[in-house]
Amino acid sequence: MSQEASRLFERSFSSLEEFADFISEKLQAPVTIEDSNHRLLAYSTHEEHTDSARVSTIIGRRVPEQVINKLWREGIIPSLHKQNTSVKIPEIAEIGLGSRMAVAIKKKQEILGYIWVLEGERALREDDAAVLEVASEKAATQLQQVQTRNKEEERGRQEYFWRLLTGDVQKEEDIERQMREWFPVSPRTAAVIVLEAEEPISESMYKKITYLVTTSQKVKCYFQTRVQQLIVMLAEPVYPPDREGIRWFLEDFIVLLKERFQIEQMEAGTGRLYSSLASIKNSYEEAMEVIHVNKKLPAERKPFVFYHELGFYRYAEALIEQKNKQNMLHPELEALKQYDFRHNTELFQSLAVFLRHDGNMKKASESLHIHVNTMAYRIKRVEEIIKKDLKDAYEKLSLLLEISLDEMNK
Amino acid sequence: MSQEASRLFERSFSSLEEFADFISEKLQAPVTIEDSNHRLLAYSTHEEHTDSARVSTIIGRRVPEQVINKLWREGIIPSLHKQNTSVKIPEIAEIGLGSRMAVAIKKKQEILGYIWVLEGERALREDDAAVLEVASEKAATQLQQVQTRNKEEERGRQEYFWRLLTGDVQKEEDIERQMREWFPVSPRTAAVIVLEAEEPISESMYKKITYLVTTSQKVKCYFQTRVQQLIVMLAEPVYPPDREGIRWFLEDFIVLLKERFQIEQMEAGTGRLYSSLASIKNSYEEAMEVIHVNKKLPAERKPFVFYHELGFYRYAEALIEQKNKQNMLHPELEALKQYDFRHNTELFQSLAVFLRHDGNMKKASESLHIHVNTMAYRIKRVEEIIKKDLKDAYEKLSLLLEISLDEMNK
DNA sequence: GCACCATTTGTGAAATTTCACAAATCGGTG
DNA sequence: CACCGATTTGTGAAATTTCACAAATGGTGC
Repeated sequence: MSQEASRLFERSFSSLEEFADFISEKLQAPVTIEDSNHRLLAYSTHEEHTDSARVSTIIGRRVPEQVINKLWREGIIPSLHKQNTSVKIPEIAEIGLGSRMAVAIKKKQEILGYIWVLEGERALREDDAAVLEVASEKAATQLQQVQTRNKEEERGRQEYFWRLLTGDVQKEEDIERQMREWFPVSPRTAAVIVLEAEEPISESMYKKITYLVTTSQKVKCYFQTRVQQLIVMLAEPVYPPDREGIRWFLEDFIVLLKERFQIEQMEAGTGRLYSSLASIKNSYEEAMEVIHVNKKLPAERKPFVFYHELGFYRYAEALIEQKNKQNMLHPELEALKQYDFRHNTELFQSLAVFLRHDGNMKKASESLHIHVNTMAYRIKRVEEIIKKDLKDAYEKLSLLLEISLDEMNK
Repeated sequence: MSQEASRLFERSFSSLEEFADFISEKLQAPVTIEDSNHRLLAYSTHEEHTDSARVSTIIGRRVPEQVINKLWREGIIPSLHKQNTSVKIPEIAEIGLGSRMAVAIKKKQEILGYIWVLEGERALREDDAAVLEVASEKAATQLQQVQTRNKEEERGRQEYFWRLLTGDVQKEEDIERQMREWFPVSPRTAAVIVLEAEEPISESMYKKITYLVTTSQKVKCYFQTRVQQLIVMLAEPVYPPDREGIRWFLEDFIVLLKERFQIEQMEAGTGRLYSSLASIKNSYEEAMEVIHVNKKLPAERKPFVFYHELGFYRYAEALIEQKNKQNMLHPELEALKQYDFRHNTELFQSLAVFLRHDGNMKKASESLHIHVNTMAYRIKRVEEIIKKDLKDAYEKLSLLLEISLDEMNK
């Protein structure tokens, strides 16, 4: 049977479309071919019933995000990755997916793409599976050609991206022209997102990340590159088409990295959204700054996503530098620590918590699991020791700043 | 009579003490000779009744501060400066000053010192005044010699002071050795005080300032120098012997400058108190930083005296630099200003006042003379526009910082 | 053990803040 | 001029904070 099937494909196809139509003809069912990131490569035009998942895929030229998510959660994509045979997929009405059969297109275990066959009136049988598997092998050689072409182009894009990131290209119109060559439309607004892993990013990890980025429909990623443990991308928020799009994307992203690939510990930072492409350099530097701040932040504070969220932390670097230059310990705070040490008390921490809770005794005391009056007493004590009025906004600002810098400076 | 008197002094005196004794002998009254800064130069040892002001002057080797103050307020010193004749001074029991006669020692209207004659049992007469005036002329030549010697020494000190200020001398023991040559004791702790006038400091102004510094007994001034519009001094707080001594001194100083010499507009800044003389450079830089900050502070904020009071303003320079480098206007605050502009409202100012009053609605509203609820309404509005939670300590810190920097950056 | 001091906790009244609601005001618009 | 929405002010009850006082706890030195 397999032999019979393999003979079927002993011809050449002028295009992937023709190839899709050919399979469709043989199996009497609609066929869709995707690349490794679930972007549509070709689909059969066989007049046949089609489910809504397939329609959306064709319309959007990519598999809808929630379909991909579902296929992962159901274990379908993992099993396509694991085995070289085709997989039968029962109907999943929830996402408009009719029952179908699928196979991964692989080259030495590397995923190049997928072929999907929708089960129409005719039930797909055991021998249809064999046909599909042979088709997958045939497709591999075809896709590889496409891939090498893409790789060439990708290299050019990456280089250009670095030039943008470093500010080597400045003229807005030059950039616009170049962008039009590669993309149907330029991003309206875009921000640089930087991801930082704990160790240099391997080829396989990079693929996985690319997969997640490409399949996300919260953002559209124009450029993407990596260097050492960094991944840098230029993303336009799509859904919703503002900052939140990026936030949602990153939230998903971190979860999915862990869920699907068991990758934890990845810092992320995003620069501001710019509408001018000449500002990519700024956005990049801002994203890096976010990561820099996050890395210094104490564990209990949840990391920042956006540069504009940094607040005073935007100045952290300059402040810490200045502080170290003067190398002066804050005399009052030092006195407080001294006191704590000698009297076995926790006034410093109490002050810090008090300030972090905006001087709200109740919340501060709750956070430390102590009585409100205890908190009040301690704060009064602190005021005596450091000889400062803790109701004065500037004193509070100065102290909280000092304490926050201290936290970072370790 | 004047001729007769002048013949009296046609001899030479081996020392100022001998000179004082001589006058005392002639007038049958105790005599005290002071330099232009009311430091004791010589006093007669004639056995005679003496008032408490004279006793303290001799014991302290300088006229007590409150005596000087009183003599100024009573118009006695000004009249000594104005006229070349001697002045009769009635008793001022309040400060233990018996009635006396005095004359200024001058050289071309420049004050070199003073001669005081205490009125004992014998009432001082018209012809005694003439004797005193001739004595003053004779003293002038004597004092001038002392002064030129002092000037030599002073030049050496000033040069050394600059070396200390610039950190040119570093070794603590070298400094100690040099200090012992000039002063009976080194300061226990000392701080650099810098004064900055609006225009370069003239010789006469410098003299006046030196006068105030020297006669103040709140601090002991070890070094003093000037350059352009700056006066720099190294002062040890004496009464009280901590920071407050310097604060009191400066408070007095500013008042007296205005009261006695009609000099207004003088910025002052003080570095930290150090016990090591090698840290003078630090203290100097800190003092300059205080002045720098004060100059940028909005008028309604009262200027800082000490470096350690600066709080976050210590970082102002680094912050402003960083801010200008990024040259990014705070997007939320800009949006708020925009809103104000378009709707003819005062939300930005309301926010600023609110933050400066540490989020206290009542005080903030009072300060703006509006109803509390209006304030609350505005703040709610602000929260909507800038999309930030104004109960979050870090948001408040960031905003107040940003606003304060804005104020300074104009 | 006891006295002493700093610290913590408990209690309740007084002061202050917050909040919802309504009425008044104001600027611009059709 | 009436109307609309945004803003301001007024009112009072509910919630929260502050404060004074007292009692309990705990460690230290004699």
